[in-house]
This record gives sequence, C-alpha cells and structure tokens, in this order.
Amino acid sequence: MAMSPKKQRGELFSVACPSRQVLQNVTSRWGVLVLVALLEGTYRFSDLRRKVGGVSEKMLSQTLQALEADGFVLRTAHPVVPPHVEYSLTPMGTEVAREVDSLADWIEGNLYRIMKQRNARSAASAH
Amino acid sequence: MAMSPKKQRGELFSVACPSRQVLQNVTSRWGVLVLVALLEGTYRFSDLRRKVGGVSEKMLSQTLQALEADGFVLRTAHPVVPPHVEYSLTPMGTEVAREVDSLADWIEGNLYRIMKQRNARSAASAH
DNA sequence: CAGGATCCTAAACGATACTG
DNA sequence: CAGTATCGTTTAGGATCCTG
Repeated sequence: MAMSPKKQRGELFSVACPSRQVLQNVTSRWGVLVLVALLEGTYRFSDLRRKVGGVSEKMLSQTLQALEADGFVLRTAHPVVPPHVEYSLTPMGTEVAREVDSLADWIEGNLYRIMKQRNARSAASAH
Repeated sequence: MAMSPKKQRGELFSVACPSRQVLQNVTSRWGVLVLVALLEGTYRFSDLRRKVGGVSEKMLSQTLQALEADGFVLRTAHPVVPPHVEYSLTPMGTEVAREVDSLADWIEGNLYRIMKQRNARSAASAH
C-alpha cells in the first residue's frame, strides 16, 4: 500500500487539545508502568502496588482513577469483607497498553546503546 | 504461530532501573511533542517553540538537553551571528520517536471513543 | 537568535494516619 | 484490603530579564 508522504497530525500541538490530557495520563510516571503491568493480567490493588516498584498508595490510586476515567482500566469490586477489588484492562485499554508496552520494550532493548551514548557525552563536560 | 505466553519484562518495574529515567525523558510532557515534531524534520529553536504550542523557553531548552543527553536529538550550532542552531533526530532518536508517534497517533485516532467513554462515566458521579 | 540565570507558583509526590 | 485525608517536601513549570 502507498504510504502517505505527509501524515497530517491533528491538534496534538495545539495548547488546548484534549489529546494532551489523555497522553499525560497514559505516559505519566506511574501510568506507563500500570498499563504495562495490567497487560499481564488482572491485579488486586496491593499486588499491583508490590508489582510496580516504588509507587505509593496515593499515586497508585490516583493513577488508576485517571486511567479508569479514560476508559482504559476496569475496576471490579467484589462486595465482601475484607474488600476485594480487581483491576484489569478494558479492550480499549489493551490497545493503548500495547502501544505503551512497545515503547517500553524499545527502551529496555536499547538501554545499553543509550547508556553508552550518554556516557560518551557526559565525559566531555564534567560539570 | 506460537506466541510466547510469558514475555519476561526486565527491570522496568524495579525502582532503580535506568530505563525509568529514559522513559521519563521520552514521555515527559514536552518530550513527546518535541520528538513527534522532529520526526517531520529539522527545526530551529524558535520554530520548534512555535510549533509546540505552550512550551516555555526554559522547558524547551531543558527538554532538548535531556533528549540530547540520551542520544536522541542532535544539536547543530552554526557559528554565525546571530546564532543559528538546528535540532534534529539521531538515528536512534528516530526509532524512539516512531514509537512515541505511534502512541500519539493511536490516541488522536481514538479520541472520540475515549471522550465518549469519559462522559459516560462522569455522568454517574456528578461531583 | 539561542538560551542561561533568577525567582516564584503550582502541581506532583511521598509518608503517615485513619476509615469502611 | 482498599482505599481517603492530611500534611510537608520536592519537582515541574512559567515569566522575566539578561547576554554572547
């Protein structure tokens, strides 16, 4: 198929574009990790917290709520005591998560190349 | 086709993993937009600033330096007066930028779906 | 023109304590 | 267990002024 030579990018560069907020939620510090983690399957809150190293309760909760509001994450609460809540990806969430995962994958796969590049440069200007 | 049932993700979930910093630079608020913009070609500082709506001089400068340190952006300064500096992607930068672009593309392409989902949910809890 | 230096505000983040 | 509330700290981010 013929690829379009000039893909017309929409409103992403515009200050008020709603894409930016969604992009922020998805690419936020913890958003990325949560999406990638949920790609593996369903997690409970505490398990997810253990899985994603370094995240606080507050931030995990906040991140999950943002992703849920965007329709990427499904929150399923079982009415038992003690509470049992499960988080998983919606079909739409799975799609974004795959994109994010692909990016994360690239970075992990090229970390060595990147770090080499980085050291080569920082050697020139030793603060 | 036999797909691997369990892709082993590396250290991304570990608190101290260097991938996280790179990921942050690439997925930062302005990092994303700069990478996508540079995918179109070379830009001068001011042009890039105009292109990326809403970015301040300071943040653009900071973002470019981070991406340059990671080896994603090439800074070319022509020794003339007034100064003429051009920014472009390195081969490695082009690779990440494509990943980021793909993600941004997905979001823009699905914005309508996302926004519908969002409104459906926020209607349930008014405030 | 390209950006560094400075100052200041707002937001993100984390730790702890507490509740249904 | 799964969070919310509160508080204090840190970082991001923006506005302005200044220089090579």
